[in-house]
Amino acid sequence: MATEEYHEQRRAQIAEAVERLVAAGGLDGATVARTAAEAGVSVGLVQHYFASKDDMLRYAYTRVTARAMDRVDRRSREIEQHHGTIRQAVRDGLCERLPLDEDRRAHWRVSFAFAARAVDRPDLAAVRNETEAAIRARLAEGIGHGHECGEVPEDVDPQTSAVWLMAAVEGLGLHVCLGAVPAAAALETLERNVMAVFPGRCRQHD
Amino acid sequence: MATEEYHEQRRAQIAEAVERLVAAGGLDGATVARTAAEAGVSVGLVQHYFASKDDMLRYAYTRVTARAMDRVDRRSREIEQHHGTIRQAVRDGLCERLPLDEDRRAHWRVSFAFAARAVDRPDLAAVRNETEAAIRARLAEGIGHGHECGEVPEDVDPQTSAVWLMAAVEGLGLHVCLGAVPAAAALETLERNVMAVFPGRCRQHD
DNA sequence: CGGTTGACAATATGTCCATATTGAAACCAG
DNA sequence: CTGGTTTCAATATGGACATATTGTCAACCG
Repeated sequence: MATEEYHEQRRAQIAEAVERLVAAGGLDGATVARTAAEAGVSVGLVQHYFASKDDMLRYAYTRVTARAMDRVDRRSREIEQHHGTIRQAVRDGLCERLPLDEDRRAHWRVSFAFAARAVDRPDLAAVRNETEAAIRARLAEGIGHGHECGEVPEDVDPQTSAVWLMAAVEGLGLHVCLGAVPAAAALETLERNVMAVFPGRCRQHD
Repeated sequence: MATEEYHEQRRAQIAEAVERLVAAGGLDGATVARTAAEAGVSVGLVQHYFASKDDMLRYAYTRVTARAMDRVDRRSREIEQHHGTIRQAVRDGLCERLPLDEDRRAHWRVSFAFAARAVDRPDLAAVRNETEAAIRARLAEGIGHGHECGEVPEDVDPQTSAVWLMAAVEGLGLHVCLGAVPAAAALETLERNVMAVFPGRCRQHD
């Protein structure tokens, strides 16, 4: 039905306003009234599409996590199409999650603001964990393939390494955003440590 | 002067109340009124000791970071006194920062709640970065010593590794608190990766 | 011993917020 | 044309909050 699509657009419009406000001033900045104003609609319309503020935020968060997944997906597919190594795909996929430019920095801030609240809110944690688990599984899969083609030593456990890499990237992002670590240093650290997991050369490449 | 000491106690009393409230319900849970009630004092008294709510929170945060530093300090000093390896000191020092039991979990939640807000607030970021830099420097120093006594291979850069380890522990803590990674898995991952930095055996031990 | 000052309590003020309510268009069914 | 339903806007309500103001009481001091 076309009306359902229209509704979806409205919700997206509101969710985008939420993202902009969160990027600017954290989750506290996204009040219902301000969101309505930012989206150019009335408070009543927001209420019409979301039963409560929590609903609105949760919906916005699902969009944010979906975008994060898309970013990683697109990047690793690009590498695949250019016949790159798994190491390249992993490195670039993980780099995509670091706040290295203004665009990724904004996305990172939004994503992190939600993550911070998720510590106290199981429903938000569920939204996050689902996507995060998918990305981590993809990563572990990549490392497993690295075993087969010789990029990764056999004693590297895919699961454990995936957990470790995901956690480190998360922490690096925070440190960069807090100004505790320069972006360049974070990038270098990440590359060096991905290299540690993928020291070998793929047998199918020259 | 004894009165200054008295004042310090009052501030500590209030800061402790803030910590309890933040542990229970995030930074939003710590309103001035609730903090006063939790500390068993009046709102007026809180205002008397802190010029603003931000002041109060910043003070509480400095105490939290100081405790984090103390924990690491105490732990590594313990190892030192028992003539343990640097690897043991580093491992235990980093473990201390993971939310593995209720006590550390509470402390981690408080610390993280502040860190999340610090993303938008340079003054809180400064409080955090100072302590964090000190801990990271200590860690890098330990890795450097590992070079000398043979625990750490020469091609491991102390600075880069310290940044990486700190970031990974930060991320692991978040994943554990969100329920994305079981505490046991986080611990195993951490131990395995500390082992990767310190594969060698200290020449001064049997 | 009267007054000044520091340490607090109680209350007042005004802002901001989530949500409920009311109502008005537009659209559709009969 | 009519009555109902969907979709939205405007406003009302009530609570929570940070902070200012005022009041109180004791100690210290000249």
